[in-house]
Amino acid sequence: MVTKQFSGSPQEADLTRADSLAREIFSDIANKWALLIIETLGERTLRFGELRNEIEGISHKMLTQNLRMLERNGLVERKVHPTVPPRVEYTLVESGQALRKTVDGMCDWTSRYLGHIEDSRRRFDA
Amino acid sequence: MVTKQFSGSPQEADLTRADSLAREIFSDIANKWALLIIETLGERTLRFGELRNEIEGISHKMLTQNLRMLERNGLVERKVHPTVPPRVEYTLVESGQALRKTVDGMCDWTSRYLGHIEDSRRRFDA
DNA sequence: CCGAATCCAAAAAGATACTG
DNA sequence: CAGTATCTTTTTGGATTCGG
Repeated sequence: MVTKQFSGSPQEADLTRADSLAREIFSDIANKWALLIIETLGERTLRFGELRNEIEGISHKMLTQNLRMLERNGLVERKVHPTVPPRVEYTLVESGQALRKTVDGMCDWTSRYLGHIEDSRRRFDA
Repeated sequence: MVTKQFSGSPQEADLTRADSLAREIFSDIANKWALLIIETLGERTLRFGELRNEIEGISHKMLTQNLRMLERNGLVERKVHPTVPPRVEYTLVESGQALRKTVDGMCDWTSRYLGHIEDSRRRFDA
């Protein structure tokens, strides 16, 4: 359960720890840029600059920051080619690919309900 | 496509608009609190205060803000009972339920890869 | 009980410059 | 080309108060 940070019963100290960890991870990945990176990297291995071009509007800083976070959590693998100029490639590994499937679902959802959302917004804003 | 805000070809002005709208919606919902609300509300209709209790750590302000946003986008229905004290119930409607399925996937992913992530973090932090 | 508005601290994010 | 660091600005979010 990700919604509850602490479980009810006193003995389940481990579950409590697992819960708060789960929440932490959820907070890490449940953000716009992280999900867009996962989605983009899902198609193929990309270099830093390519990734930057693929994801409209992301800044150098945000990209670096989120790539580090994804690497730390073991979703992305970073491979440095010691050439000059340097060439750094990012690959979505197995756990990342698994998550990607659910992100795909979110993207599909977005296009499917686009019209419905537009209508709802018009009504709400009136 | 949600990753690209603008399509390449000049004539597809409509697709461009749809893309930027999709991106806007994606930014709206791809955040921690919105997803946790969707997940929690997926189980049953809840009052404002109940929702606040269910979601560990959410503030009054964040809850209000995200509920308005979800209502505006037509994922959540808000029903006010004109009693005193007031009673306001929030229900996840069809489009919200559809999205919830993908959020479930994210939650499942989190628990499944918890161990893997913990290991990866340990290695990375070393 | 719910919600809107205000104020203020904290965090996020953009811009820029510098390194290997 | 990729990454880090710093600085500044903007945005976010929490606390509080007041109103229906």
